[in-house]
Amino acid sequence: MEKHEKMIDQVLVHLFNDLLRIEERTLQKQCPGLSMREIHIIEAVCRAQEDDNTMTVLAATLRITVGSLTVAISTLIRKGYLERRQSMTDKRRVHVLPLPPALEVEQSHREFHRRMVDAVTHAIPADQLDVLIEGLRGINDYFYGQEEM
Amino acid sequence: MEKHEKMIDQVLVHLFNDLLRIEERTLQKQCPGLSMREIHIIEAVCRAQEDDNTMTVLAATLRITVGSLTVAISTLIRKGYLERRQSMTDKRRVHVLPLPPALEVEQSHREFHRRMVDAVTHAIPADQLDVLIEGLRGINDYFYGQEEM
DNA sequence: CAGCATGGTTTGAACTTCAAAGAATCGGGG
DNA sequence: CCCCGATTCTTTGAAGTTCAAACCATGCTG
Repeated sequence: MEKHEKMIDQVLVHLFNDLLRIEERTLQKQCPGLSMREIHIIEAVCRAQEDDNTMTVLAATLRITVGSLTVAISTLIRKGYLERRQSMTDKRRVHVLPLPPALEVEQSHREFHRRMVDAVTHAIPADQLDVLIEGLRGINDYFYGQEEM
Repeated sequence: MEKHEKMIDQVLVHLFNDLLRIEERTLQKQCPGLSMREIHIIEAVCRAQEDDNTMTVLAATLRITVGSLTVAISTLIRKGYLERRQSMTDKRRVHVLPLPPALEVEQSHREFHRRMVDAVTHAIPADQLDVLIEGLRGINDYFYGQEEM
């Protein structure tokens, strides 16, 4: 690999090895008693559009099976973060809704993302953000092309 | 958030939500019967310097406990990827060494990283790689500053 | 209304991880 | 030299996560 390329690899490896861990540590400091999985479930519930908060849709978003989600949601309800509500129009459907503690967690999560973006925008001049975005999008697009989606 | 900033956040979220999953799918196609955790353990063993391949050092690298690593290494030995060797100078120490199948797995892993870097270098002009690197390094540095390392 | 499809839940097994306890070895002070 | 605390690793039991498969309830269609 060239020098540039080795540098890119190193930075990406660091990011993908460490950033999730740092996110985990940061968020769990503010949300004691919640696993990272649970925080992401709360995030998905809070961000789901009206009527996209059913079990099947949420499970697809989180890329886990509906059965797994049922288990996880049940414990989050027991912990007081979420609630279930049966759909009136189709009684098979279950809508999952956030309670106030879940909204707080989501707020912390948003804050984390904001600081992550700040880190980028402070690292490079504003007029060169486009280059960065193209690079990141290049990674994204390339790997989405890899899998048949 | 500004338009630029929202864009950065979206791309990063996609990356961190999806790239690990794509890596998992890609690698497991070539390494059937290995979990992602196991692939990363094999990676760590292959990349460890002479004398840095002891249980304690490997566990620190992988950020899991030594007990967890013992379990994982035992199954990888049973599957024929690794072997244990007691240190001669200090019989408490155990060195973990890769067998040929492990080296193949590591080769696939390197290949994946090479293609990831290709995706970046093809997405942006060569003379603007520096901007991208600075942006990525900005994220890195910022979050390493967050935790006291 | 019979029967298939759809949306969720329950359950049992496999895996991962950790903390704690246990076993072997090292190394230094008496 | 010997004992004892420190180090290195393994074992074990409990908790958490995930999935597939079986199950239940409801919707829809012929």
